[in-house]
Amino acid sequence: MDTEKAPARTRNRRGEGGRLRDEIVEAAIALLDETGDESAVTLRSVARQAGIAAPSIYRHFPDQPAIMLAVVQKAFTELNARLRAAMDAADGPRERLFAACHSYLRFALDHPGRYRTMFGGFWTPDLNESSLTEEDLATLGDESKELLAGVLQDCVTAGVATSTDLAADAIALWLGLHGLAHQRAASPAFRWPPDIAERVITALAHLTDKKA
Amino acid sequence: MDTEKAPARTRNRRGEGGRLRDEIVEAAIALLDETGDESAVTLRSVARQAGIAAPSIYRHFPDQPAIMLAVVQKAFTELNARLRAAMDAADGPRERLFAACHSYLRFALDHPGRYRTMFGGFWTPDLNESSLTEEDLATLGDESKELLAGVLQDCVTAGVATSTDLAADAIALWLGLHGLAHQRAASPAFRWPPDIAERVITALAHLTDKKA
DNA sequence: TGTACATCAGTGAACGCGCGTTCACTGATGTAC
DNA sequence: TGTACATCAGTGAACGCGCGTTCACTGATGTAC
Repeated sequence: MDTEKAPARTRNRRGEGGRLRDEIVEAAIALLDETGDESAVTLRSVARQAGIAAPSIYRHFPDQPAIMLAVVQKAFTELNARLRAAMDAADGPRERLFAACHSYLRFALDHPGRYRTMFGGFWTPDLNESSLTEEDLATLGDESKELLAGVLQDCVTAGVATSTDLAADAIALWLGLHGLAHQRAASPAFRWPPDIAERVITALAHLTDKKA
Repeated sequence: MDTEKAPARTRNRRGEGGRLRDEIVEAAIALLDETGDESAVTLRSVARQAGIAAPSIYRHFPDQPAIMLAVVQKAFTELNARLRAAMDAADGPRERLFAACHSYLRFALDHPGRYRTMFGGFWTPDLNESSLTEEDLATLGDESKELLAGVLQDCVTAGVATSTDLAADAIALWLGLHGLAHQRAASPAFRWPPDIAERVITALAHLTDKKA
């Protein structure tokens, strides 16, 4: 209906133009969360959402994919912070593992649009035509995986989980979480068993029965 | 470079116009497999691929999402056929389970673009603006899940797997397969452990050690 | 303290493009008589 | 057997739209002298 979502914008003072960069990223995130569809996050729709003229974006981003990269980078930073916070708040290796896993799943539930863009593989753009480099994309999820691998390692060390190959089992655990997170984001209407997360985590982490 | 991918088309004889419908679906599948990007499958690009004029599509599909629905339906039919064939060719419940799981993963490896469109959740369009109904979409993956649940059931019955809740464990197994299939389709460059599929399947199916 | 000027944040108009869709049409093929 | 005609498969041109991007610009703000 109304094309102007943020009508009255007062422009930033000199030297503070960089603020608009953050506003642009926030606008893109808002669009992604509202629509759940990354193809709705166009340069022009972001500009509308932010209440600025489309060309203003070029002061801060070389092209449209660069906005999405910033969105995804910020999302990963937030996911990692959540994982760390959840782990820090829990006592004992087994509890830390569950806290991290549930925190991961919670993030995907809270931000399905963002989650699918981060891991969906659809936004895998155009390295030849955009400003992005392969390295920008390749290392994005590494830290999250390392955090998960760490808590699993601690469980094995403490004897509450078993593993014949820790690196491989950590990836397997992450794949299970990803499958659940992604599919729940894609089909929220499906009747998921209430304990589905417990089942996936317990099986893939090879948790022993004894309580730690 | 050249815009005409299939230059010389002889038009179908009277009463055989329905053939073009299949050609349109095939063209859409070819585009999806080539580009790996469902947003590249536009009505016009499909028409180009099929070597016809864009309006010709309207003789066979009411709108553009209807083409994608046909593509996805056909892909699910093929996946189910593969699962059944793999199960029929295997002896014993444990072997049938592995055959079905590997067949599932094989399908995703062979057709990553199709797989992501089937399960990616990105193509979740516009029920208000397109010709699709909710029912068209809701039941799409049910048969595949039932096939997997069946082989798991057989394993439990035969005593080669354990389960406290078969329906939930079947979903958990499927989620693990999906996580691996989806993520391998999205990040083929990642160095996946060679036995990653075995680890995911064995853990989530709760297979017992004894060979059946 | 006053003023000329450089800098900076952001704009408005315009471009060419591919898209989905519509419309009236063409021309080959089979059918009725 | 011949011919008029209805049917059917497919087309060409055109539409309005949102897109990414470019360009020259405006006008407020801080700075040098």
